[in-house]
Amino acid sequence: MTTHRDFKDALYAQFARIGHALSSPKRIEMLDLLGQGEKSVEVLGEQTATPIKNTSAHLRVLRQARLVDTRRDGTYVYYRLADDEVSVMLRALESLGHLRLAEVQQVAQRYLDGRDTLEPVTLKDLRRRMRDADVTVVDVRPAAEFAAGHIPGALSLPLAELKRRLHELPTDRDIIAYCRGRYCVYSLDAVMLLRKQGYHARRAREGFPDWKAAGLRVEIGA
Amino acid sequence: MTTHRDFKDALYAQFARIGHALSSPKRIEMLDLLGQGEKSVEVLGEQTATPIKNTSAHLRVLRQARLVDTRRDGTYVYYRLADDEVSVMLRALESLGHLRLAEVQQVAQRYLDGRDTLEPVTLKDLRRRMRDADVTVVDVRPAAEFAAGHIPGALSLPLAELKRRLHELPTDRDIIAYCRGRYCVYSLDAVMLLRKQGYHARRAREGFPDWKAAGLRVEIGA
DNA sequence: ACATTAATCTATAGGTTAATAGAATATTAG
DNA sequence: CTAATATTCTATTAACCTATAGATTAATGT
Repeated sequence: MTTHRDFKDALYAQFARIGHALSSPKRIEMLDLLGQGEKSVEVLGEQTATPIKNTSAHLRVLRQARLVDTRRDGTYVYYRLADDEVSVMLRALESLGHLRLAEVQQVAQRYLDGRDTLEPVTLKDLRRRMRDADVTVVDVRPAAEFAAGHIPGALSLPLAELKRRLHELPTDRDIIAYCRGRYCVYSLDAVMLLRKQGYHARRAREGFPDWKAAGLRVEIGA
Repeated sequence: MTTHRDFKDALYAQFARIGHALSSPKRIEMLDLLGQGEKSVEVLGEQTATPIKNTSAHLRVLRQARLVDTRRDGTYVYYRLADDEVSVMLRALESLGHLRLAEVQQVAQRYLDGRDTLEPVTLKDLRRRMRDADVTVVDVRPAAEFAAGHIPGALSLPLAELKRRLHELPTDRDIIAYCRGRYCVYSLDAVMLLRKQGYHARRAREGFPDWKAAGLRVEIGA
């Protein structure tokens, strides 16, 4: 039955290609960012604090594992996730990490929590409150990410512009801010700022990719 | 904002530990096998055609990533998945591989298909037909794996014993055989044997871990 | 206590990968 | 056609990982 063994070896070697692509911190971070929408090599390098050359090398590995696709526009090359399933898989990976690795919880707690008494709202609660129309939902990610896809009905108010656009928000309604995901701090910063200004603000525990991966409706464009 | 960077680096480094554990073919295969129930190092080594020492080394990596736990009984050490989420995550990985890597489909087709005109049945169909009680479901995995968990109502008929226990099967009802999963060949061999003997047999496309990961009820014991 | 079996730990050679510098390519603007 | 920009390709070194051998530990039976 050596041919049977060969088959298994060949099969698992393929799956391991994906595992290998996920064995570098920077590559996982890049995939997470691409979950917010396509980005150029330059932008990915900036957002992950990685030199362009290294960024390109990491992206090559991701391309070889078929986790990302590219599109060229002028001198820029834009990368995107090859399939929504990649996002689903990433979510499974990170939720497993959160569940099993005490270190993840320590790291996250040391940095996120403490401030995390900001009463995080689950996606389920968020949906219910949106149906009841008793809440204003704010997307605090950069405008480009909002344009690439956002929760229907959300208001785009990037963290960088929040301070000078406060007047666009109601003072008599609850505000819920969301951003990139569970480990993204934009919404934390936003809620702290809003509360200081007297608004009733809370944050969504999950982010846009979680919403999308849950199969919920998504709105595209500015 | 260097502390913000540190946080992200620390966080993604943790997730990458899991990615690293999944970067070796043998380790993925071992996790797949553990999805069928706990196994000793020796058995894992045999079933993956790996020397004990290497098996032990791979298992150490899996333990460090907290994907498996151990239990000692006498001189044997039994490994098991640390959580059902590990199985969910594996399934996401393999389904992504099946979807994105043309090589996986080639490998699987060359080996599985051709015989795969055996009209595979989806889990959904399987459930419906079980509800309608118009089918006999056969678990063709080794008895130990059946004992560790199986589809409720299934009959344990390990491939190795199938030939001499044929009389336990009805000739007037459809028979559906299942095994370890999508890439497991036990059910293929079983169905081919059964058809040669004149039975109405088909195979389940997915296996027991898929059933369990779908949150369906599981029966334990012989 | 001693031998046996299962598994782990330690150390190492050989192969692989990551980071990074330098050269090359592709596209656009002038 | 040339220059400029974004990115990729090629090559190199250092770090790392895998497979594996030898010594060691843990539990059991005599």
